Amino acid sequence: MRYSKEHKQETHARIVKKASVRLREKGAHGIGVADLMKEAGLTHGGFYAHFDSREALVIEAFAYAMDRCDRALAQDRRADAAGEAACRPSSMPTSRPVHRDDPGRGCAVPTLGAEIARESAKTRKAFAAKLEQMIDVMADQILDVPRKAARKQAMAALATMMGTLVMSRVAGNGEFSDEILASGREAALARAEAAKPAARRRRGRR
Amino acid sequence: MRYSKEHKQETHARIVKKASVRLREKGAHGIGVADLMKEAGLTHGGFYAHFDSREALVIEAFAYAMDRCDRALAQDRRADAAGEAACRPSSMPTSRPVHRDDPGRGCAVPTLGAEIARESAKTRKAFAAKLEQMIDVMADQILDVPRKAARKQAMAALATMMGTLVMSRVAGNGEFSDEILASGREAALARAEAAKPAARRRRGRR
DNA sequence: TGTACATCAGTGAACGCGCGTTCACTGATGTAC
DNA sequence: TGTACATCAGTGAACGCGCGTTCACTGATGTAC
Repeated sequence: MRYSKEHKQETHARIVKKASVRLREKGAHGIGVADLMKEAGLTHGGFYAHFDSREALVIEAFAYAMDRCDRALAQDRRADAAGEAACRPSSMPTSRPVHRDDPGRGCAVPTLGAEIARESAKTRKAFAAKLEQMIDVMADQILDVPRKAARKQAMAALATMMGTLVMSRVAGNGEFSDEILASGREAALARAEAAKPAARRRRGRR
Repeated sequence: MRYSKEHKQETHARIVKKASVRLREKGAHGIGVADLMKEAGLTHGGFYAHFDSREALVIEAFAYAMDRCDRALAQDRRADAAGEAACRPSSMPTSRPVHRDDPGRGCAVPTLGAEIARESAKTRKAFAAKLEQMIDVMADQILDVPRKAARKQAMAALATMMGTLVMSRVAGNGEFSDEILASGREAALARAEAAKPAARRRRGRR
């Protein structure tokens, strides 16, 4: 072959990566094939050497965004260093305006969730699997509680964060929007606070 | 004029109403002018006698959906009778699968929020105003708490509900999805429960 | 009351632009001999 | 080692479909006289 062995894979990965940013920013229908290729430094014609269709790229890009978010959740502390705005509760209080104002680097659920819900069953299910994985990862961090309850707590926490982000983005980036972000932050903290005593009781003091 | 005085207004309103349902179901870009007109029993050519552009209808339809939701929130008890699935906390425990499975009749925020955030500043601001109105209406129902705190509670409650709906829709309509709905319901109830004692204390017992 | 004309919501064909997709071609590099 | 050929990621023009928008026309009803 004319290019080094991994060349094509690298290009493919670059397209997916850049696309996942732009799609989170502009929505699933907000940007075209030509622009997505230009983003990766290529022309539109080469697109079909990498993907069967635009739809196929969208799915891959969604999956990539979800995986990034999952990993950010799992690697908790390292996430900030990596510069990826994570979905996890601990990131909520700290990285708020950044997360709100830079959807391209943030979690895909608030940005694309509603659109995903309308996609084909196949796409939706792929996304749902990633979402469940995300919930499990988050539930793993909730200790001292039966598994099922931990899952529900994780779901509620994610739901609150997602809703807060969407609402704050609708509100713009002014005072009203900041108030929304603060409400989400406080709700997360209150929930964490409420969970503490029970956890302490079971664990005993260290 | 050839039609009765209110004829045009009625037609206009009918288009907006039907469009608001379909747009909530399919998203802002999910359905075309011709289909939206057919929905109202008309052909596409007449569209521009009523609206300057597709965009203009979308804005009106969004506003209509938000107003419906605001009213449902305000008229709390009458909402169920009207058949409009409301956003309010009390509707959450009861009308859950319906609300999830019939986005066309539900609140516009979970369905269209993410898309709105990407629209022109003008559209976004119009939507933000409706959102703030919704928050105020909900805050009005939270008594015995300073106004600012009530607003924040309302915001957090809305955020949790929105996120729960979006996530549950992504999850489909099976067991996983039901689990998400249940988590949102429980979070709302827990929050209500937590707010009670303080309220009682201030109010005294009746 | 009856007749001629004006109005305008609604019709349906047609236009034209954007965008996803196709295709013939390029040219850099790998392989065969 | 050097030369001829094969490969295929990437190029850019072109295609064609969908959809928003325009436009000439209709025909039912209101108004003028």
